[in-house]
Amino acid sequence: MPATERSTRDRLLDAFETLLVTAGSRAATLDAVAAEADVSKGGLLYHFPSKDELVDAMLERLREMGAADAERMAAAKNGPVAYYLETSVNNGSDFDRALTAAARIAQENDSRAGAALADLRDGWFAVLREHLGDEALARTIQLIGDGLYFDDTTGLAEKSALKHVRAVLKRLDVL
Amino acid sequence: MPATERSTRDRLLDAFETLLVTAGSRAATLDAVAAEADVSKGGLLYHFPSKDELVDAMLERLREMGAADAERMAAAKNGPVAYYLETSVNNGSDFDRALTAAARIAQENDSRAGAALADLRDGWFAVLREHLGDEALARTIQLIGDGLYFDDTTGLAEKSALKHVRAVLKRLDVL
DNA sequence: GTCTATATTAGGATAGAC
DNA sequence: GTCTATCCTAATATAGAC
Repeated sequence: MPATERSTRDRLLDAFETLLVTAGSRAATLDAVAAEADVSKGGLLYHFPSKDELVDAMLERLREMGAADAERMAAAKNGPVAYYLETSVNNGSDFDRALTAAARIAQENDSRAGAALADLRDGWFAVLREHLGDEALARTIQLIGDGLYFDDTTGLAEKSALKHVRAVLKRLDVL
Repeated sequence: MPATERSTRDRLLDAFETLLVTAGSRAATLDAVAAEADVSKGGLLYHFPSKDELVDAMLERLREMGAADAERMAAAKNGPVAYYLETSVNNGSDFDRALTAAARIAQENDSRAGAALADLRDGWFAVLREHLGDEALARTIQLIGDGLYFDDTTGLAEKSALKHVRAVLKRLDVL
């Protein structure tokens, strides 16, 4: 059978995330989301009766992607640390977009988004700590990942950042 | 003479920052800022004829504080690295608040805020690099600071994070 | 399931009194 | 320099046709 087309529902969630990431929460209005997804506002509100339910659905999708990511990280060929750092710099994946979108919502003091992010981070930390057997190192690497991620999503990213991090982690015999 | 009272203008900027930090940019409306500062909306608009000018003034104040901070960092008793890490975790200072407020604005894709943040970071990096004489290490430490900062401002902060970072940096003979 | 039309409230900004 | 009253547009949401 042919590749399944992205459903209207998914396109709406994609559009919401895209707007949150590229223009921030003030710009992610229902009008803008509908326009971005090429759907009428009424169409949007059929799938998500309120903006709150749009957020809920987005976070639900993020949690699913997050669980899959933690598994890939634990099983990564070059090890969890390399995987974690590589995926901390934005690579344009759906997961990245969903994650950044959730962070935007979390900064509006939304407890649902905050909880989703905290759970994701707990999952990554568990893998890092298990692999490294060293809490201080695991936390420090997680902070470096957070820094890479923050810089990316705030337009402050340095091209050479990942290279420099790798060099330092080699000195610590981690990579 | 008696301690100078905070001017209405400054109280309005304080209120704007507070709302941005605690509730996000969607909540930082002119109405809310005026109420937080206990001033009427008309009063606010006398000092800042538009929201754009409110942002400009906030960034201007941030830049002044930032220049002073870089000087303190360069001259810090325990060295720039310790100073930088300590001030990367939120300590409730006016400077912290202004910085986080600017980051909120930057995420709405505002180039002025982005430029202000980038300039601040360049200043810190220059001090770190000069002190350490090692670009990779300086970048890595800056990323750790960004991670500490991001976690703080997203409600993800771990109490023990700074302690763990110090332990790892000792292994690298930095602290 | 998707659309148009419309109601309702919130946000940004102006005018003018004090 | 600060206030109240008001205007205009944008944002969320509802109703009902197709």
